[in-house]
Amino acid sequence: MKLEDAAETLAQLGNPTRLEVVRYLVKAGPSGVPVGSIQKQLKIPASTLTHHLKHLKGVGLLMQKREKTNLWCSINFDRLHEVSDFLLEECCSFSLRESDKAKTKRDAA
Amino acid sequence: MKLEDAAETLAQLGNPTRLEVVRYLVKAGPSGVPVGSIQKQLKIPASTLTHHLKHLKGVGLLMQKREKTNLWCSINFDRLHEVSDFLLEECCSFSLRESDKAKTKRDAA
DNA sequence: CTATTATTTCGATTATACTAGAAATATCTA
DNA sequence: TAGATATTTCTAGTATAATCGAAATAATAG
Repeated sequence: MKLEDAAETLAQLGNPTRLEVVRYLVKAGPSGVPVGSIQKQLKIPASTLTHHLKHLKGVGLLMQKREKTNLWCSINFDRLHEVSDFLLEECCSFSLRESDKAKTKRDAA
Repeated sequence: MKLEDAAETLAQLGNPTRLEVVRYLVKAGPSGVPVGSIQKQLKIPASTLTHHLKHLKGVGLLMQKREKTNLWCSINFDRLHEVSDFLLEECCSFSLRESDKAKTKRDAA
């Protein structure tokens, strides 16, 4: 992942409203939820929500698929992992999470 | 980590110049580097750099310590992990990275 | 104390983002 | 086709952020 793309993606995740949407979609899982459900659950005005969804889609974090009158939204988990991996790239030799420490210990054994 | 804090931290990481600084500091490791080295290496005007470092420090991603005339900067790796963990929270049951898949396979065996 | 190097503050310019109401459009059902 | 529901576009106000030169300050060495 290129630095510019990572930065752009992180910037989109850096808005509280959008991050709330992302969290909601992550919890919803791969099947996703309709735009209207997000709107009602998180109480975000429709036009504001559309605006944010466009941003998320723009950086590839959001996938959409129409079914009848509803537009179903789901998170692109791979994309989320990519950006997370970018952040931790080259830093794991310096600082390991507990889970990774355990893994390393196992590997060494 | 609270959503607002995560969003604020991600927003700071979402600026290309700052992300470049972060990447540089990650590569530099825990010992860190002086402000001036960052400035020369990444060719960022001093005042611009100071401005960005203030932002990174503000969200706890940057640690600084003075030694003689130099101000040494280093990344707060724990903080970086926290924000990364926030992103992936609750999503690992749906989508696993290859490394985690291998881990799960091992654990099951 | 003076000179030197390192870093920050100030100030001004410029650009971009967030928000949301109202109106428009799209998609389906009866 | 008419009516209902879902979503988007338009528009505009408001706020916040990025950039960097010049001047100011801080820290040290001689």
